[in-house]
Amino acid sequence: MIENTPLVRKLGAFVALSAPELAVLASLHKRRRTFVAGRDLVRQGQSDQAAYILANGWACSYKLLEDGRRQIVDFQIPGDFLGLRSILLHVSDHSIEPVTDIEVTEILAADLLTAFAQTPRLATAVLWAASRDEAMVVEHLVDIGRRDAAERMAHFLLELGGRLTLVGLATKAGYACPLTQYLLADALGLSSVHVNRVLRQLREAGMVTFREGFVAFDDYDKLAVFAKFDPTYMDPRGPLLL
Amino acid sequence: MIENTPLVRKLGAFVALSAPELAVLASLHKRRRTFVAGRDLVRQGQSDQAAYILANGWACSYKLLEDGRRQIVDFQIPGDFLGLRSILLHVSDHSIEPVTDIEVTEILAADLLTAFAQTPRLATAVLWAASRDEAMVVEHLVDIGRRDAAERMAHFLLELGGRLTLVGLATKAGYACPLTQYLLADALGLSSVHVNRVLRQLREAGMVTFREGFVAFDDYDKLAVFAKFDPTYMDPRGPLLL
DNA sequence: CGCCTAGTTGAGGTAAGTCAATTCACGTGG
DNA sequence: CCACGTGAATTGACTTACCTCAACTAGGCG
Repeated sequence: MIENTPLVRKLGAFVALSAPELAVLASLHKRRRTFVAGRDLVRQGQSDQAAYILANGWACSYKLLEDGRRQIVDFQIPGDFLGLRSILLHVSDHSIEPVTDIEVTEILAADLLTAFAQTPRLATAVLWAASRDEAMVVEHLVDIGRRDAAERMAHFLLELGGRLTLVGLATKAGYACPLTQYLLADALGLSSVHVNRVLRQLREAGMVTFREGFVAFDDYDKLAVFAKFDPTYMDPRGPLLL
Repeated sequence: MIENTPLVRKLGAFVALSAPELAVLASLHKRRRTFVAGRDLVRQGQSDQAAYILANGWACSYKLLEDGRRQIVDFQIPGDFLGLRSILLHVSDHSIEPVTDIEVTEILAADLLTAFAQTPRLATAVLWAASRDEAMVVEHLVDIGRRDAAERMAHFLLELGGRLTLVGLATKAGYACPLTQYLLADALGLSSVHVNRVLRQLREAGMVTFREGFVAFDDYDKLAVFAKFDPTYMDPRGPLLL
């Protein structure tokens, strides 16, 4: 019996994978490795032969400007790829840092490319997963470009909740969230001071409380209306390829 | 002889495509269609069976918020895919509008998916192209999140120049650019008034002049330093798959 | 105990937004 | 041929959302 990892569940939502395909996918999982919080696994500019699948914990991908400003592009939760783009583009255009201690399984570039050649449907499935990730980044772009700080925070917390719900780590009541206000600031393009003020504002409005590593939705619907949250872009609509 | 379209050139930079693979790629190009400037080809929320390859002209992909605010995610130039993500995700999470009158070739979802099954290396090549597009979006995210208006504008004009250079439509002297200040504003997360001021500032600093549909780099190097422009993320490094 | 990191709050500054008026190029119809 | 409307660019005056600097609190840990 093939194990039901978060990745298999994720890809299975798009392509109904056959037993041999699942076997190829399983054979990709090489070494299991662990990394400690805060020490980068992938460094901007590095040419890198491995990608990872996150099994446990949280990570974030970010880019640095020369003067030290930083923009967090996305957070990764269990089941997500780490550094897939680095493989395909030869050189990493971003860094990846574990937010908590994490467990990953390593995937070698060469193995992935041969797997694609053998099982084209797997390549299609991964293309789909990459598109989904891109949709997240795009929504994040809209957040930063066109929403004010409070809407942005609200929308972000809801989106994260939605993603975690898909892997069974959140409910409409809330979720455990290891992010600091500094990380939120770098993700949302705000200062950490302002993040603090905005969180207070949302808390005092009775919509959401983020405290001590836990996000509690005090009034989910009110928050969703306030943030103009439309989850269609995250919804899988069932397999496209049978 | 297989024609040397912008798309073939682009994919060839990553995967050395064989004659039969090129033939499959050519067979994807169905009807040639034209669209007039300003009328959306893809609408947010639409479920859509076709994607396009842009042969001529400029387009942009964007998302709307309910209250009318808009964020332009990316501009597309000849050789780029339009709506690839819409196919893979079943439903379009964004709209696409031609900036100028455009010519495209249509690609049907079903054809694309069978092509992937027959020629896995083509799937890999498209995955690579999608990753490159994602890298653009990511850089755009950094722009908006962590650069001030002037840096942002400078960086954007340089990046666009780089992309156009790859398809032979720009030099270090400048390029023809059909974008209005309103479009720039929606892309950069600024007001059109501020776009105007920033353009003036860059012009008066002797770095770049954008006037009457033409971007002229008055001092390319000075501009690149000012914008902290690092083109590595756009550079193809030669084929990964031989 | 003292240090460090995360969070909290206040005061004052600044980048960018809004509103509004003006110009200019262009097209269109009386 | 000119009157008119429309869309893009330009500029000024004023407002505001968010930033920076700074001080302070509270928990974790050697």
